[in-house]
Amino acid sequence: MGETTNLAELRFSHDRCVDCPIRNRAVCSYSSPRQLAELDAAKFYRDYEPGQEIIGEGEPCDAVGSVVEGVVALHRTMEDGRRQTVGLLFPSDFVGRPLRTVAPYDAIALTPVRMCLFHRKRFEEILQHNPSLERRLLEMTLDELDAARDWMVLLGRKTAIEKLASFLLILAHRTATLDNQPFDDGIAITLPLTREAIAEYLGLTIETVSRQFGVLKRNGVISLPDPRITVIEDLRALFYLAGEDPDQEFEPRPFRPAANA
Amino acid sequence: MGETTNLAELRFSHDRCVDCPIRNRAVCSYSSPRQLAELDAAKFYRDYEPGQEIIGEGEPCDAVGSVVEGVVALHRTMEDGRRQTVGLLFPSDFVGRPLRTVAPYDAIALTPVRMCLFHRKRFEEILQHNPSLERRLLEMTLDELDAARDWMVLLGRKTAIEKLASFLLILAHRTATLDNQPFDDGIAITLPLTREAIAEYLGLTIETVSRQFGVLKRNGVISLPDPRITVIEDLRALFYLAGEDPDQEFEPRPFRPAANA
DNA sequence: CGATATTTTGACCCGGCTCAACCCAAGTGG
DNA sequence: CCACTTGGGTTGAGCCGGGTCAAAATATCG
Repeated sequence: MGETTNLAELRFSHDRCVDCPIRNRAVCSYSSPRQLAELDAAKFYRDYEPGQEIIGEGEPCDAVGSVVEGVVALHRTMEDGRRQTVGLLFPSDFVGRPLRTVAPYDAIALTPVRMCLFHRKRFEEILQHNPSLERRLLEMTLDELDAARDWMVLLGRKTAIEKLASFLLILAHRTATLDNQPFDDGIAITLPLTREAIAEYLGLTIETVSRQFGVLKRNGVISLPDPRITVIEDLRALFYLAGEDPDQEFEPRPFRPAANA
Repeated sequence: MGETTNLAELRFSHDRCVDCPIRNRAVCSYSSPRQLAELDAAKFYRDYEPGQEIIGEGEPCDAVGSVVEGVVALHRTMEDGRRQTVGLLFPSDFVGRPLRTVAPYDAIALTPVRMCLFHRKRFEEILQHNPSLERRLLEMTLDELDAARDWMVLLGRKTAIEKLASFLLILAHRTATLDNQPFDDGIAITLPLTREAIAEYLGLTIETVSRQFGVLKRNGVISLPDPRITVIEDLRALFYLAGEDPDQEFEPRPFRPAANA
């Protein structure tokens, strides 16, 4: 696990909040320059390697903050070890449970991750006299709630192939908007997750995930130049398989660029 | 559907916010008397019969508010009709999506329901200059998010019997605390849902729900004096079956599955 | 009472899980 | 340079939990 090259690259790539890459999407996006100064003084960065725990389920949660770089998974684990990923967090998403001392789930870095953190108590203090911060946090939490409920439909009602198709669709949409390319055939998704992580997110087993990748590939819906790279060959087919309607505009809630309204 | 007796009983049972039965748990619970007066002036009550739609999925959502009496289900429906209940709301819970014009799911009354409503625009105005209201809404939304994520574990990882046991456990706990009785054997739950509504909540079919009720009954974990009334006979067994931690370890007993063959 | 809705039960089937082997790329050490 | 390990991924055989379809039993209500 001596994978530090990636981390080194992004370490200290910026320092002050005004230069922050997630400045206008994160929880601080409504904050005025003056308010930002307060956050600037209280924040600290921390980097994590893949597999490293950021917050532990059931442990006292003393830090909250935003993902600056990388992908974070939230999971809940049952006593017998069955695990379900209950959230995937990307840059600008908020991690941690303000207004509660114990974390209800754990947060694990899936890729090299940089977090912008606050001590929870300190963050709550700032929250008290920063309506714009609180407003933004409310907005983001409402969006997360919508996303969680969408995911409940997937977990409770969709078949394996529909689950995988829905998942790829979301990642494809995310990749397209981030890279500012059309949401169309040919998108190449670099999966930030192993088959195991995908299975935990979709409520399936690794074997089933792998088999469904096979089905999609065999039908020319995707191609897999590498197990971690998926190319969308037929977006409409993917929509169809996901049980979504390709003709109505697609707004996947999990990764909606949050600063809209 | 002429079930109006119940509604009549609670109609105009109170009028002013200070007399409200959910006064100290709902979104308004942090509001001062002065702030409450503003809410008091803006609110209006509305009653719904079982099966009636309170908010429609995809429709413009022009009202938000709190459940005063009854039980409300939120669902999302797929194009082919598969439906998943994504939330069950009880008195004091908040319904509707502030800060968004279109409802992401629909809300249906399962029992006779009385709502305390606000026009969404008006509510958002009040929210602007009422930090205590916004704070409470944030708190409640965070709690809802935690609950939704818990439910994702149930939907993604639990077996049918675990799902039903978990569900009954939640209702039992709710009933016990509301009636102020010990959370122990003997609790009688009056199910506010049909088998179909339960199935939609648990991500199962009605037949499977019914069969699992049978399994629990046959093993003496519950008794069913009436299909809509469940008496918990063995709470520890229910904990065990739910795959939850009853805090103490439970001795696994031989468990007899459905006695076919 | 009949009539309709809800619940239960039965028989059968299939999608996804389990268990097990195998593949393949990237280390690692001799 | 090759043998060995290790971790992720794929594939196959078989089974079983829960879905489907059908019918009977029971509640609810006019």
